[in-house]
Amino acid sequence: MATYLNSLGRKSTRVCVLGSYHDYFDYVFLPDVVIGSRVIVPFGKKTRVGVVIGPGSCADPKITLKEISVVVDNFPLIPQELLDLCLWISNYYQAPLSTVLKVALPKKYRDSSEPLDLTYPLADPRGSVKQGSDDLLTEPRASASGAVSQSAEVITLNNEQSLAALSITQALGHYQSFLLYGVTGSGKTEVYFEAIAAVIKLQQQALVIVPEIGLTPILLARFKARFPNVHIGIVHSGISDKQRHLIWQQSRANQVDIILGTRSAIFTPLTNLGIVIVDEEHDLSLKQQDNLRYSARDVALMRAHKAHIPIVLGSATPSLESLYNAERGKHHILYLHSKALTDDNLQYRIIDMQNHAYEHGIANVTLDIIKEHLALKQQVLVFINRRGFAPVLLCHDCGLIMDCSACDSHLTLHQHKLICHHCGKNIIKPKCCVKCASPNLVPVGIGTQRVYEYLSTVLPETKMLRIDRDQMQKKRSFETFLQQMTEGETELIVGTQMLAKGHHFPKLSLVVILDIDASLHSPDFRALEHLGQLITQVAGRAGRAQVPGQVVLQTQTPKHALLNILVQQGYSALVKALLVLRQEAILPPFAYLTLIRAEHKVLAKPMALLQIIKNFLAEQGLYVLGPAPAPLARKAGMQRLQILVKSNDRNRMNLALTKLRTMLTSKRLVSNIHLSIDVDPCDLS
DNA sequence: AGCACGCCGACT
DNA sequence: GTCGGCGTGCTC
Repeated sequence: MATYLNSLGRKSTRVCVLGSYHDYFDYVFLPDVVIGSRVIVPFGKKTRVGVVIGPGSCADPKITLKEISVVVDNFPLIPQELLDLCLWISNYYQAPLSTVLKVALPKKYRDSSEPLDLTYPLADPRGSVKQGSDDLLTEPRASASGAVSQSAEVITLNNEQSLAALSITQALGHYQSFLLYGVTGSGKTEVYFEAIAAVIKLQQQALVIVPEIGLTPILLARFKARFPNVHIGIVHSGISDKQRHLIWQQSRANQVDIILGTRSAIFTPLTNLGIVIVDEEHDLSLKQQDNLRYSARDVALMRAHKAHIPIVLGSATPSLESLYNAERGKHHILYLHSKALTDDNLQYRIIDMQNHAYEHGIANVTLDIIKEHLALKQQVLVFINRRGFAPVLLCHDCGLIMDCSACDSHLTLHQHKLICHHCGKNIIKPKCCVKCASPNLVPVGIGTQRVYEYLSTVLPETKMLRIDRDQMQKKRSFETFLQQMTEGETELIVGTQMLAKGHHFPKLSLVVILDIDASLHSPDFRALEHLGQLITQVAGRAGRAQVPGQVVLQTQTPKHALLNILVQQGYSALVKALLVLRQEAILPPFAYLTLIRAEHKVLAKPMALLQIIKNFLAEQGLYVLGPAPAPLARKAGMQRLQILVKSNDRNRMNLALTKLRTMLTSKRLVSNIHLSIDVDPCDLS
């Protein structure tokens, strides 16, 4: 943990200035200002909002301290424990504190020109609310303790669920991390409910983190049914800034019992938190990729640790990290087996694409299997992880491939356009080759559009839907589509992984996964883990129909050893095999990684910078690979290089990176080169 | 990130 | 002679 206190120099009030891209600035000491409260400060030629992070001292006599202009709050807007968490994030993920606070605070608080509400309802230490600003409440809320007993839905838990819930509730009041390993349909949510009910009974709050918005409406309905008289706050990217701000205020004032939200909800100011739950803990979307790169799961673990409360990580396909942590006793593992799914009603089939005829990426055998399921009035799901019509447009005569002018990548063919999926650049599909003017342009490879078109022609009677990002932009309602599927109106869906999780389709008996070869042979060491998770998750969708569920995988390498382990012995066996490989290669979870990437128009600049960084880190005893071109070496006109830093000691890595950042700023080495530091990167592309 | 300072090209 | 291009550096 970084400490900003320093005994030398003039006493000051230390302020994190929002939008400054620094940790803090010192201002003239103000005795009574509260840590965690907002202030308005002069900054350059403008004024900014800042958050008081403590008393400090300014050692440099050349700096004249300015005075704080306005003290906005007389209480910690950010509670101390949340501020501590932000400081930890800033230190661990190598990001300026102001960047962390920007993510943690609602937008409204960042702007000094916003009217300031000083009439903020203060929560008393015992957790009840001083009334007087009832307008903050959107819906009436009964006393929480009374509400639990009168839940609308009566659910009987099975043995495993009861035991899991008991273990968790017994841990209330101290830190303990649980890994709830429950296959699809095993009823993880009911276990969460039991634990949350116990927390609410203690007049404490529960924080539930889910990976994506797609899941929230369904989950929210279940939460509302289970806790009808409890105030549930929803936080995700789809809600308005105003609504988000309101929920933040209500949480701060102890008026919310449950927060259900996506990764940024981990920053909700709940001061009487009793439990944290991270659902689908393996999911990649829990790691933010832009701006501040943090893992909501790991931040959640730290939050629970600091708050001395239990945390539950739930998944049907836990990450290797979490399973390894369970193995060495860091997490207490709780298993849930399925009520519905057994080996008898789920069958995998690998289609060898080298020995089968296929059209538009679909083998004739696969098509026959699809027809069988449709004939039984069952539903079918076809996955391809690529939107558009085809990933490549090739000139049959001169061999020219249409490439993006700004990136090292091919343009993806869509209906009438060629689009770069990396920078968004798009052009009208040309009638003939731009080089040799031949009209023989052929699409190579498959995307959702192409598969959808092909299946529409060979199965004209079937009611079909395509679901991918392009399609969702046109008609806004993902839910309408899902409803059509749930009600059995739609018989076949072609889509990307955006529909892989969370949805129950009662009549779904067949899942077809096309084009898994890219993942089977990917250079990214996590590709197989992710493929195993995807296959297992979607297989769970197919195993609940009346007829036996089937999963069809098309591949050019049907003998792939790890694929066969997954298919024959299941996800746990795949994990075991992958862990052996990771240990041999000294990769996570047996080592810690940081990816440092530098971008500039001129290649030599990031190259020189990364070389300096490499030497510096090597002196600190870290192992550094590179500099090497990033997977997409040129993106939007920028040359991208990267180094990969490896260590078996998390602390040593952290200290060296912190030193590195100080060195870079003091020597002003970065200037106009775009540098990003990704601690615990989740994909290396 | 903003926003200013600063040193070289095409204009009234 | 100036207006303005965006490279570089600072904000307590």
